[in-house]
Amino acid sequence: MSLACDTCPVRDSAACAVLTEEEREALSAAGRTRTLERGEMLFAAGDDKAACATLVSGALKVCAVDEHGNEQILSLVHPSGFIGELFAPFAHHDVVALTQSTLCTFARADMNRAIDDYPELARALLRRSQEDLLATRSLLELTAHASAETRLAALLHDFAVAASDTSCHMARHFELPLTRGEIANMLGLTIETVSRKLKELEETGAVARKGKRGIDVLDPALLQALSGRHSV
Amino acid sequence: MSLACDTCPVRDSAACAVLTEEEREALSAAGRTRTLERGEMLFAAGDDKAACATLVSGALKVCAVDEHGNEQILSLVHPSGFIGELFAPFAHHDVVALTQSTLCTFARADMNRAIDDYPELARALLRRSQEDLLATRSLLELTAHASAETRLAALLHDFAVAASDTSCHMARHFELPLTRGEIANMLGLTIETVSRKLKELEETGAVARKGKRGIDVLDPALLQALSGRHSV
DNA sequence: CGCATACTTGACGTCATTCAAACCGTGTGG
DNA sequence: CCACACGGTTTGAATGACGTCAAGTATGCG
Repeated sequence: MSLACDTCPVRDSAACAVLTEEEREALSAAGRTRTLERGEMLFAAGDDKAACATLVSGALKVCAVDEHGNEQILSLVHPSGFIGELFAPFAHHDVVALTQSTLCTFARADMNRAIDDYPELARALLRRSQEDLLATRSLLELTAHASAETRLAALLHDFAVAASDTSCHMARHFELPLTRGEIANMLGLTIETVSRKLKELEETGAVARKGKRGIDVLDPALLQALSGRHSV
Repeated sequence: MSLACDTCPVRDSAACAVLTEEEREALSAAGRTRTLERGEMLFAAGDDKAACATLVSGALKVCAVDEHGNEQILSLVHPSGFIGELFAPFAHHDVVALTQSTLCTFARADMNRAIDDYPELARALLRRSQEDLLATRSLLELTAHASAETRLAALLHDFAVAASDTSCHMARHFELPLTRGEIANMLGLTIETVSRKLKELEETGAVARKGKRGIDVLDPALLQALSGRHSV
């Protein structure tokens, strides 16, 4: 399937938003849209022909795989996010869909060419890369020193902010895009600990669970305090 | 002091290596060299006029500062590394010299202008940013799941590789650029644990301590096995 | 010499993991 | 319709790794 930039929901927020209409047209000729079901892999660590992609809808996880085959979630990708190591000879990490997702993919060579042709694009990707770096460092800060409760509260806080439209306040309700196992894995905890701490957060009145995946934020200020996050 | 690119030790490896002679000349007019003593700060989190810089010699640390004033080391910067958040309105982290260091600094506005003028530079910075991202994710992987012993072994392993010239084998001896406190902080441990685990690594015969900061690698294979790092 | 800073060492406590079992919603087959 | 199995989840009890607290030992510097 070729691209349909006209109706693309992230046409104003993705990296390609910096291009002019004609440039976008030219770039789109090299791209393909692709859809992934939950659990499907975009590419695996070690792939030498891993594509680049902009996420249009859904959610992805980026995972490291250690020698025993255990996964470790390093990053989540949300719509308008960019995936792809333009300069590495092969992919360092797995990229897997968390929900049904649609992406706009490009061969690495094509994307490299586009960067040469459209300097604005390089700038946009640099910006995105630095944002990724900040997000990863923020997760690092969390896992290095914080208690299990703080880590979980911070994750819920971030999801609540991500689920709201304005990004300066929390949504009062959202659905977890991750299983308990994925949460545990991402925070460097075990499933059991996540389960217990979630129960504690519920008992303190910060949140309420609605089914297995639904979360109601009952006390945003408390959740934020527990999360150790400063300003929203 | 203005720049002396002719004699710059990282002129072939830093981001500016992609520029032509004339371009480098033009850019150097906007930059200044600066030297920092151990402990001196390049800029602090929150600075709105934080500079960008290429590290010429020495070593830097990038630290997050939490609400209680505790520092957490997020990244180390080695010569030819680039520092600076080009797009954020203010710095998110402190940047501090670990040893006497010399840098080549630019005002953010000048660096932004240079990116526009020299597309190759944007590409080079993008590459560096993605490398930073990989390094940070590797640290994240370590702190999330690994035991204290594994974390420490991995850090020693990385330093040993960094200290060797070829980067595909370990140096047999190197000096730790970090104090115990800084190591602990970076790995999400306490000073006491670092001290104890270092003693254990010595007892297993992987390394020997030479003075407070010196490390002899006695058994590179053992160190690598303990570190959980795959290929060198 | 005296003090400061960095590091080491030991005893004890705590929090998260581990191991084990039960629970729940969903789909499948009898 | 019920029995059953299965994946994801919850809960409990015991263990253990790391942190905390508190001394004690270099090393360096005024």
